[in-house]
Amino acid sequence: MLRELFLGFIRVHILFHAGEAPVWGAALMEELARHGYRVGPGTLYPILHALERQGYLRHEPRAVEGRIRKYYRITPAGRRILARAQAQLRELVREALPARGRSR
Amino acid sequence: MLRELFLGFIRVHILFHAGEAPVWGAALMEELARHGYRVGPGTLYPILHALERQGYLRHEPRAVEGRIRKYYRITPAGRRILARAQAQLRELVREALPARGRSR
DNA sequence: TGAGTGATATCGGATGGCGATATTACGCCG
DNA sequence: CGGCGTAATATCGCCATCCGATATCACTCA
Repeated sequence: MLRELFLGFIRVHILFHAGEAPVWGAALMEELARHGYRVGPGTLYPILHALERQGYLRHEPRAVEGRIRKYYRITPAGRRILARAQAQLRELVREALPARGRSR
Repeated sequence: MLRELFLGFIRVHILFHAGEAPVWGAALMEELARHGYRVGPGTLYPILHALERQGYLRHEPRAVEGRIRKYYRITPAGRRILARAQAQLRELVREALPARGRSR
């Protein structure tokens, strides 16, 4: 139901988290689920691949407890895109969110 | 470049504006352009049709200065979806936006 | 009537979404 | 060592969406 509404939000989440600390796919899925986005692997992994192909993420495989994870972190280009998304977000909030919990 | 990031934002804009006052396609395109989203008619109109098909908008043709415009306004179901989007937006802001211009 | 104009509609190739299913790679245990 | 369990990631295939280009529509005015 209108998932296309949230796919952009999800990407912002991903870029942001990948900018804070390296993240891997499965952890992202849990994180997103905590935020109310139900995203399956068939959705998430292609998104990660696309973000990497576009140069916004880069991954590095790492062995953790005998498992191999691909840790993604943001690239400089990714930071630029994230900054633009955050600016748009700020504007969207200023315009389309009832002024609450905000000031100045 | 990563337009899929913004398509959700655009939909929030549309639903919000249609909740404030009746809007027609061409005016929305200008409005969105002012906010930095470059959206052509081949993108916007199918989105309006889809939102209407899903029951979030309803249109009413009206003659204005000899032209026919389709004024869209939000439906109750649209308001519910918008409220959910706004909630997600608030959460996204709280999480992924550097605390600035916000309090508590 | 026909040129002009604001507004909306459609077409079609490319791309993306996503549930279901498969694959990979390791530890563990007998 | 096999082969089972499991965490993590990958892929398949169908369907929906995207969107620039182009067409259509409806009305005014000369």
